[in-house]
Amino acid sequence: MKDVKARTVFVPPHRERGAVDARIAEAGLRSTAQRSVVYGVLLEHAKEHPTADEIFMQAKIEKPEISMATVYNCLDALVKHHLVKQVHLERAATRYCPNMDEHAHFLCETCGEVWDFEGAAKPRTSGFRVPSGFTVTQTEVNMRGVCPACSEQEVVR
Amino acid sequence: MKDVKARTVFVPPHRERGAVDARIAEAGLRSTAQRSVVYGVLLEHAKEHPTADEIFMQAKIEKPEISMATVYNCLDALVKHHLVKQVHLERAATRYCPNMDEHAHFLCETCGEVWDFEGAAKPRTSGFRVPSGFTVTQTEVNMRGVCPACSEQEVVR
DNA sequence: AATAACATTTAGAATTATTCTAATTCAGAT
DNA sequence: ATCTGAATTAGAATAATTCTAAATGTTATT
Repeated sequence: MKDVKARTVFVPPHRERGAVDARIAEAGLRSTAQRSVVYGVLLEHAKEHPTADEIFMQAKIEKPEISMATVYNCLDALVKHHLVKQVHLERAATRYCPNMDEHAHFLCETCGEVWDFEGAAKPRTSGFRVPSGFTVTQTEVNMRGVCPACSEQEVVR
Repeated sequence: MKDVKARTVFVPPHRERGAVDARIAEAGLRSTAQRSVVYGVLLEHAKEHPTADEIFMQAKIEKPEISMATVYNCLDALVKHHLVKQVHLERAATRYCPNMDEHAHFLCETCGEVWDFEGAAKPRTSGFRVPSGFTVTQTEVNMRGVCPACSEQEVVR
């Protein structure tokens, strides 16, 4: 074996603690080890739009003492400070998404995978009549259908 | 007491069984007493966007033998047959909406009430880039913010 | 460096939402 | 009236989320 320093946990380069912590602090949140791990996991697994439970399992690898309640606490804090969005697509566990650029979510009804569709600026997001007196702070667009891979399989079958 | 025929359950005129049943049948669904009650309750309480549990409690008034499992079964059947939409707004129970016209949902973050915002046709709904190969069958637009009543209270305080 | 004041984390219990199961009942076709 | 598959039922099981009280960690103050 080469002379590589043994590391119990592999922390990918794009996720050095500093950067993640900085973002947390910038958002006006006290940065703790747990928040850092939770946010780090989420950034790394953004594509998967993981659930609290999935984040918990991943976080545990890096920080075995972490508890589920803390994962929920951290996620709630991150959401409140606009670092993370909750995504409610199904009658199932809430998913989390650290991509704060405006985008829609697409759920493949066949395989259950979730995708981000990049998109237009907020004002155009909807042609919906917002009655006067209402203040809209957040708009969420969710689509469902079939992804390319699943479409193919259906044709083949 | 006047000579009004006693009726254990008051069924509002706009909800005569026939009409509800007809709609269920039209959708290609076998119409049963339970489905009729569940759909009827939902039509009557459309504004509230009730949860399965709320529908259950209401349905029980008209049909005490109905069970929670049946409410879920009926709702799932109604959803599958495009008579009802599921609305996932929060990390909480799914809500149901029998308004199948295109519209957005608005959740007041202060009082928790849900509103329908009537809106534009589907193609304009989003300026989101749907990559080729994806088939979109349903688009859902959810907004959050503060409703007029709650805005006022905040100002007053 | 000790302390006070406060926020965060923890384990596990509690609660809530949803699904499953197996037995029974019902609707529609024959 | 009978058959057949679908729908309904009660209740148990599972899954998701929240709560609780104790322990720990952080920050500001001395």
